[in-house]
Amino acid sequence: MAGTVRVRFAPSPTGHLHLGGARTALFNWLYARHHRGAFVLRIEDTDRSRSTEENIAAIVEALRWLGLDWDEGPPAPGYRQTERLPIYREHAERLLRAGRAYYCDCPPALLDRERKAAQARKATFRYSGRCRERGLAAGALRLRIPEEGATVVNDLIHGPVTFEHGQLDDWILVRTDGTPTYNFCVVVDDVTMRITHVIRGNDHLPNTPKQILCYEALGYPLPEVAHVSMILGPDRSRLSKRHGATSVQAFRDAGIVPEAMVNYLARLGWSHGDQEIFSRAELVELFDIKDVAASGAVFDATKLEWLSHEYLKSLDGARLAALAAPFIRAAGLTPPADPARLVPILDTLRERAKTLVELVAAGRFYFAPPAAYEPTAAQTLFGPEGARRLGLIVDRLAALPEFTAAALERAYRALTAELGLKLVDLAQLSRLAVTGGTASPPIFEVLALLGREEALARLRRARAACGGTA
RNA sequence: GGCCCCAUCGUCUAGAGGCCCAGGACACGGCCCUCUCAAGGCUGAAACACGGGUUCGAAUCCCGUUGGGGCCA
Repeated sequence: MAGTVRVRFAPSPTGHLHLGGARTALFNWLYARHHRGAFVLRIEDTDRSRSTEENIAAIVEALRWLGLDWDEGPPAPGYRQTERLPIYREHAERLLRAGRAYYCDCPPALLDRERKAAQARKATFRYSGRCRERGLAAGALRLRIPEEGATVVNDLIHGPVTFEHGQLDDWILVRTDGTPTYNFCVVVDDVTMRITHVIRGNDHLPNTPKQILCYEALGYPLPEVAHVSMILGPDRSRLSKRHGATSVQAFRDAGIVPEAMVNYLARLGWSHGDQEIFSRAELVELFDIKDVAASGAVFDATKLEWLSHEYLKSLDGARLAALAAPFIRAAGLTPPADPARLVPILDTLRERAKTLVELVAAGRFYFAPPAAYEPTAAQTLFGPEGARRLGLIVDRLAALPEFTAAALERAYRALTAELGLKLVDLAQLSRLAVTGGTASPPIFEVLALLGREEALARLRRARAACGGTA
């Protein structure tokens, strides 16, 4: 149908995908999906010296991890600026022929002097327009902009923003060496890709009037524009490496659940009443640019972890197992081949971890016997009395007809009563013996999940260790 | 320096003139539950940057100040 929404995300592959870019990509994606339009991925690799194939691959991978699929873009050809040079040239020539652009051969030194002079007058530097009417045939190509008036950017988030032409100048479209400038490429790309809504970072707002003037010179209709605020660090300056991890991959590697990352990014600057947790489907249904905040937002890793925790708690078993398995392997452990065995294990862990990395750390004893016993606990629990009690426990558990959490709890409570102890006395003793630490999921469930054979082996080994620490 | 953007609890935000002596969430404190750690329940502290207007009435509208950020260098 006509008027179909077409949006784009246009990262420059000079580094990994960072949080700000990820959020911009997400907002574009949500807008496209909400309107059943197209999401285009375009690689702005004109800065050849800093653009690399590795970075492109990393960005693509990060977008996939976030589940942001694109309808048009790499690996199909034609979505990288370096492949589009003829298109820029063609548009430049058109502007030149139409008299909307002209060549300028002012030497850099002269421009520099003028810039300094303007600075000294506390005025905006504007190109003097010396070459405007000289009819040169070579040099840098400049866009001829109106002397008078103003250009109003009707931003979907900020409302109308006015820029006086007196503050703008005849900016350079194509450099003397023939390379097109960033602002020119963006206009030509957006126009030729028939982008209807430009949703991008706030840092591009000052470029927008220049681009609008270029659209007009080219005779193309203007797209809608929306400038999303920056993501800030704790000091409220734009988030950057010096604030810590900012690449999407870093959070993936730290074990943040991807659904949580998407939810967090969406809620950073966008809101829907008091709701905090949104499924992807809800996001697609509810997202609207008009609900995006105009002010900057400080990135809060703690809240992201809380969300990750929430997702860990509610994810379905199969999905959690699929997410956790790589992290178990990365820790040098071997997950059970049968997911039917892994899921109940993860069920005891999921509410105890904020990330997949923590999840594995909290449950490493499920996959390997304790390499050591927590020293201060061992000091108090693993004495002669501890050895005696472990012996009694081993006897009881060996004789249990059914090795289930419920049966284990009954056996422990009975033994506790007989010995005149509190449940905690035997529970902590067993916990240390079986997990090596003093904190774990409920001990009866742990024992049951480990299975009789493994549980008894660990209890016996602990009993043997009691002598050594006394 | 010029231009542009922004301004509600520490943080993310609700709030589109009376419903607000400002609601939710994270984090933080207390209590309860409890085999540990969590989870959960209850609960506490915590904000409309400032100054002028407009209006019967302003967190909400206008102007200015201050502060922060961005772009251009």
